[in-house]
Amino acid sequence: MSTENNLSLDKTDLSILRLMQENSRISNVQMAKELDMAPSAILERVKKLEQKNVILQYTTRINPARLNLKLLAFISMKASDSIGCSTTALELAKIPEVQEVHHIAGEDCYLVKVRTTDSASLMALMRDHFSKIPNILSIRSTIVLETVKEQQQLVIPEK
Amino acid sequence: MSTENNLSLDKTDLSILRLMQENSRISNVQMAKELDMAPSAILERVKKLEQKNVILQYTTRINPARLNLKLLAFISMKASDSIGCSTTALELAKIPEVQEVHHIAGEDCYLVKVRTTDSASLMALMRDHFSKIPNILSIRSTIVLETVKEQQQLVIPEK
DNA sequence: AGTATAACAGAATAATATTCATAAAATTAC
DNA sequence: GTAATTTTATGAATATTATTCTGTTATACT
Repeated sequence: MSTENNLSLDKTDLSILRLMQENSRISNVQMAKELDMAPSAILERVKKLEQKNVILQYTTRINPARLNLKLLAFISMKASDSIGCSTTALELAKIPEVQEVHHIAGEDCYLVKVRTTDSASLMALMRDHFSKIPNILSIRSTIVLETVKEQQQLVIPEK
Repeated sequence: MSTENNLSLDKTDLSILRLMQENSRISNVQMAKELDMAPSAILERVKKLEQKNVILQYTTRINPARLNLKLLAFISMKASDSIGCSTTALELAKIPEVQEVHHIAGEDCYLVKVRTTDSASLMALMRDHFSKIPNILSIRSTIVLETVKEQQQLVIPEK
C-alpha cells in the first residue's frame, strides 16, 4: 500500500502549470486541445495540483497605478529576534501593505517590500505599525523610482 | 462627444477587483450573488476592466519549491546608463529568471529579484547573462534564507 | 502473471459564460 | 429644467464549459 501523495510532476503537469501560470482563466477544453487530452483528464490533474499544494492560488494582477498605489519601497531592517524564531517577521507579514518579508543573509535581518499610495502613507505605516513592533533595531528604506519588470512567473522546466 | 475612456473605478469595480484578486477563477454567478447584480452585468464590467488595462493578467501562484526553485536572491547593481534611458534594465528584464527590476533611488541603480534552482544556477545566470550586459559597474547579491510572506495582492480601497 | 492503483476517454448532465434586446439610470447638451 | 445621449443594468435565450460517472487502459508493485 502507498498512502503517500505522489509529489513528482510529470511533463503534462508542467504543461498545465505553464498554461495556467500564463492565464489562470484558461478553460479545460482549451488546455485539453493544446495537450491533446480529454477535458476531464485535465480537470482531474488540476484538482490534484491544487490538493498537492503545487497550485497555491489563482490571482489577478492589477495595475497598481489605477488604484493610486504609486509608491513601492524596499525596507531593510535589523531585528533582535532570537535565532530561528522570528516574531518580528510574522508581525510584519500581518500588515496588508507589506507584500513580501524575507529573512536575508548578511547584516540586515529582513528585507520587506511595501506598496502604498505615496510617501506620506508610507510614513504613516511606519509610524502606526512598524514602530509598534518590538525588536526592530534599525530601518533603512529604499524608494523605487521606476519599475521596469515585476512578475512572479516561475521558469517551469520542460521535464 | 467623448471618446475618452473613463478611467475612474467605482465601488462595484473595486469589489470585483477585490474578489478576483483573491480568486481569479471565481464565476460571474458567484460575484453577481455577492454584489447583488446580474451575471451579465459583472461580465461587462470585467471586460471593461481588462480593456482599460486595470486588470493586467490572470495568473496562477505556484509553489516554487515544488519546481525545485529553491533560491531567491536580490541583486543590487550599479550601472553607467545615461540618465533616463536605461538599456541595462531592459536587458535584465528579458531574462526569465529575473522576476523584478526596479530603478531605485540612492547609490545602487537597480534592484533585481531573481529566482533559480540553487546557488550554482544563480552563478551560471550571472556568468552567462549578467556579465554580457554592458554598463554594469558592480554587483552585490543578497541571498534569501527564508521567505515569510510573498504576494502581490494590492490593498484595494473601499471607495 | 496477477492484483492494485492511477490516469484517461467519452458520454451525460449541471453549471456557467456569453449574447442580445430592452429598460432604467446617469450624464450631457442646450 | 428637459431632451438627447450614453452608460449600465436586467433577464431570457443560447453557446460553452465544468463536472460527474462509467468503463477502459496503462502503470506499478509483488
